Amino acid sequence: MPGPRWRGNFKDRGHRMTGPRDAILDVLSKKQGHLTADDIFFEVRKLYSGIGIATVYRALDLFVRIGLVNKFDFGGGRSRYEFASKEEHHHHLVCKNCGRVIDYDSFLDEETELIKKIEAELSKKHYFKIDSHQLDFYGLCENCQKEVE
Amino acid sequence: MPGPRWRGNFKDRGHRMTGPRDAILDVLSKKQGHLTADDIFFEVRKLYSGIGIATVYRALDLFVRIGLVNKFDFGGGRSRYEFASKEEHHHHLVCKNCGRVIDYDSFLDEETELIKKIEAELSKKHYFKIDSHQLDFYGLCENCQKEVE
DNA sequence: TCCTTTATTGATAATGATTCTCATTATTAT
DNA sequence: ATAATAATGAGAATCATTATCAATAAAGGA
Repeated sequence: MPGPRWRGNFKDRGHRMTGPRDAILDVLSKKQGHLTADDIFFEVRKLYSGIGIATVYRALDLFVRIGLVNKFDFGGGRSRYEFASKEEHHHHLVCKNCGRVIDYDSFLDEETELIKKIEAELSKKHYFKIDSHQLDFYGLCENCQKEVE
Repeated sequence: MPGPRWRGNFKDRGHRMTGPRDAILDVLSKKQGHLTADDIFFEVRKLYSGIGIATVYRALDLFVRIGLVNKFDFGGGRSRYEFASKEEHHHHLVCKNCGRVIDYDSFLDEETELIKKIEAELSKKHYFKIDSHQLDFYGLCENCQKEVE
């Protein structure tokens, strides 16, 4: 008896809403941050104890495909997932040492303008159909500045 | 007898310039693009046939640490390496289907201005020491637009 | 409600990229 | 040359992710 919340999105496309999927969406919609598949697996077990890790990966893959979830790769060898809420568009500040990720949404107006220009030029020049972009900053967070040297 | 080209950078820091490392730098400086460790391994074998893949990874890691090489993660589960030449600062246009990566350097002046502003704000707000950024666009390249649906 | 169809699941094996271990080799400073 | 030790190659080990497959459970219709 999965919750009714997400059902609509699925049935349209021939997908089934199931307990495991509902639990994963629950975790994603409640937990903040950029969760790894393992983070999600760990949390989801509390809601749906028998779930397998493969199911988590499969569900995440599906959610990303239909746009319910965004997938990121900040280095470090594992992907991170974020619920694609209607909230503000945002980007990331990533610590190269500990992997911490902070969201930011400063200067979005100016960014949008520039992005549009670049996007228009690149689309035309390289015949790309661009659907997203990332403006991320890398460096050392407060703690890691002390640790490293 | 490794070439003299890169020696300086190493000795200063207590590292040794060796045949394998020189060969890897040779490949990186000549081959264009965003090579995977395996791409590099494949090429380097032509110059230094006995080299092992572990050496490639170790050398790349070192080069990244001392700033000779840049490491990127565009998703797809493997890192990509690029010689950090003195050339123009640039960013990437990535095909989400086939993984192709195209460099671009349009609107860099305007970008630089915006980047500086955001960087200043973020550094102060989150006590980060920012040292780099990425403005990458994702979408479908010409070929993949036809293939996918 | 009970069937039928077929998408989904969990367990586990398999894969692919990267890292680690360790005995051997090669560089560097002396 | 030689000693001290960084670097190497081979292969094992690890980690994240994907594939396989028989068993299970949704969805729609009778």
